[in-house]
Amino acid sequence: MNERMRAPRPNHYRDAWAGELDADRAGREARVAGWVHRRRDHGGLIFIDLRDRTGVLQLVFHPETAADAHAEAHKLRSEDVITVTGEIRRRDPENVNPNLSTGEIELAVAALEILADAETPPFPIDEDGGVGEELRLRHRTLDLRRAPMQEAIVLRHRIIRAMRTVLEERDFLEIETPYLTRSTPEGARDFLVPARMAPGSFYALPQSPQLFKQLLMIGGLERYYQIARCFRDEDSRADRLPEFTQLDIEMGFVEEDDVLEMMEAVMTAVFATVEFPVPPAPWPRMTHAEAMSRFGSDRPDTRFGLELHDLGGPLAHTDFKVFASALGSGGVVRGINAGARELPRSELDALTDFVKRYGAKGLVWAFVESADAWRSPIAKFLSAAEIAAVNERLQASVGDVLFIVADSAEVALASLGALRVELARRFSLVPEGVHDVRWIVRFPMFQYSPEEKRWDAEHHPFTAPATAAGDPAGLADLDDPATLLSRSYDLVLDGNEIGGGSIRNHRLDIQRRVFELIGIDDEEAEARFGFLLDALRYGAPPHGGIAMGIDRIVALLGGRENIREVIAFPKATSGGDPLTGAPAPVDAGQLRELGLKLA
RNA sequence: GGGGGCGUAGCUCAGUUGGUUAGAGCGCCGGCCUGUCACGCCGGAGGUCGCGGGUUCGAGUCCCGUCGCUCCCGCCA
Repeated sequence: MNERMRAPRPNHYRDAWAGELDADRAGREARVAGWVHRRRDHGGLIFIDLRDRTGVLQLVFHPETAADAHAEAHKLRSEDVITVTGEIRRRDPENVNPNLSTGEIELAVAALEILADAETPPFPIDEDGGVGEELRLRHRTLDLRRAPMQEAIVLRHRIIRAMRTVLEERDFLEIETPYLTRSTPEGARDFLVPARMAPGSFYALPQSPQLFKQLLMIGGLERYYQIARCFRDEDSRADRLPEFTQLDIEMGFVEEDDVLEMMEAVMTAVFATVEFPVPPAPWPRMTHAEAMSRFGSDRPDTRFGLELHDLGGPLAHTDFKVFASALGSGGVVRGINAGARELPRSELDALTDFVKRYGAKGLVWAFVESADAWRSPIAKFLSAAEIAAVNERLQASVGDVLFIVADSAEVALASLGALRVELARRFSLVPEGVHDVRWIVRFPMFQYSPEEKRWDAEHHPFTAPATAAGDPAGLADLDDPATLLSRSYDLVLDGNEIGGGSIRNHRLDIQRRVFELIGIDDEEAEARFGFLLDALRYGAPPHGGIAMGIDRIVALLGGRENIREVIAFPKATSGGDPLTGAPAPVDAGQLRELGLKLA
C-alpha cells in the first residue's frame, strides 16, 4: 500500500506495522495496533482485518484457545481502535489471500485491548471512491484513513523529500520568509490581515515569496529554497486553490541555463522516485511564440498532433465575409485538421458551443470530399482554389474533418488551442503511458492594456527583459516595449504548467524603467518596493529562480483529477473549508480590537 | 461576475406522461453460522425527496427564487 518502511520501534501499543509483517515472522509473537477495517464474525471463528498506515493484516479469534479475547471480539465494529498480541501463523495454502500483501499469514490473537469505540462511519473506509466530496471533506479524518488518500499523502511526502535531497546535494539553504507581509504584486487579489497595532492598516499574506527570495540573493545567501505556502484570493479550479504550496527557489550568479539545469536535476529525481516515465533531461525548450502559434497555448500538450495552421495566406483574397472581415481588422483565420472521423451534427454543435466559451463567435467545420471540395456550411462561399489551398495548408485528405476559427489572434488561438485538447480527450488521442516535459521560454515581457492605456507585466515586473532576438535587454532596448520578450521560463508536463520563473532585474536602472513602462512612477515604486530598490543599490548579483507547483505535480504524478486529492486539508472550490467551517464570522469584540466594524 | 452539471434512506443511486403507502444495492440493528477475506443465510429499522414559494384536485417530478457542492469562462500562473 505504501512505501516500504522500517519496523517501528517497539512501544506500548505495537512492535510491528500490520502491513509489514510477513512469513519470516511466522511462529513468533507480535503486537500490532490499528483500526478495525472489516469484521467477519462466523459465530465461532471471528476474522478481523486490522488496518494501520502500512496496510491490512488478518486477525483470527479462536473461541477455544483465547476465550476472553474471542468474547470481546464480538463487540468489534468498523473503525474501533484496538491493539492485539498473538502469534504470527503461516496460513494453510488454501487459505492464502493473494490480494493482500500479508495474505500468507495471519495473527492468532491471544489478547485484545479495545482502545476506542467508533460510531458507524458516515461512509465506507474500506472502499475506494464513490463518495461525495463535501462529505469527505467534512469528515476528513475518516477520509484520510482511506487507501487512496494515504497513498496520495505518502506520494506527496516522497516527492518533497526527493526535491530536498537534490537541493541539499547542490548546497541550497532552506530559509523561511514571512507570512505576514506586504502585498507583492503578482497580479492576484491579496488576502489581507488587519493589524491590531495599526488600525486601518493590513498585512497581506504572500502570493509568493518573490521579493524576499530576491532579497536573500542580494543578501548573499546565493542559493535558497523553501516549501512555501502561497495565498491568492481568486476563484478556485480543479488545479487552483486560494492557498497552495510551491517549491520556491532562487539562485545568485546564474543565467537561464543554470536554473533550468538545476530544475531538470530536481525533477528528474522526482520522476525517478515515483517511477513516472518521462524522456531524459535536458528537456526541449520551445519559445512562447512557437507554442502559441502551433498549439494555441502557453502550456502545449505536444503528445498528439492537431496543430494550428495559419490560413491567412490561402484565404487572403476571399470574398467570404466572415473570413475577410476578420483578416481585414487585424485578426486571423486559423484551422486544425482533426483527421478522418465522422462527427454527427449534434457533436459539431457541441464543439461550436465549446469554442464559444473562449470568446469565439463560431466554429467552421468542413469534411474534405476531394482535393478542392468540402461538405461544409461555408463551402458555397469559397472558391475551389481557396478550398484546395486550405486543404493543402492543413495537409488534408479525403474524409478529414477540419475546424476553422476566424477572430482576433488572441481568441482564435485560445479557442483552437482548447479545441484540440478537447478533441484529444473525446477521441483518446493521447497515447497511453507517454509523457512529455518541456520548457516554454521567452514569454512576452509586456502586454498592452487598451483599457488602462499602458503596458502590463506579463509575468511580474521583476522579470528581466530580453530583446526580440532573445538576448538580455539593455536599457536602450526598453524604448520599444512591444517587441520585448522576457527572460522567463515555464515547465510544462503533459499540457499542464507545473512551474515557472525567470532571471530577475539586478540592475536598478532597468528595474526602474520597467516600473515606469507599466505605469508605476518613482514615487509609487518607492512607496511599494522601496525596500527592493534600496537593496538593488548596494550590489545585487545577477540572480534568478523558479517556483514549482507542488500540489499540481503530486496530482499529475499520482493520477488525480484535482489538487484537493493530494492536500490533507484542502479548501472546497467555494474557498470554504467544510471541516472547520471557515471562513466564519467573528464576534464584535474581536472586530473592535482591530478597529473594524461590519460593513 | 457569467455558463453547465448535481442535490431522493447513513452511503451510492433508480424513480416513467404530474397520480395509491417513494424503491434498489451497500451499510446499520437483531438472530444463526468454526476458514472467511466484498463471508453467507434469515428478519428488521431507517425518508424535511437541499431549503422557500408558486401552479394543480394532486408535485420527488412542472415554474420561480435561494443555498450547497462541482466543472468551465472571466479572474488567477
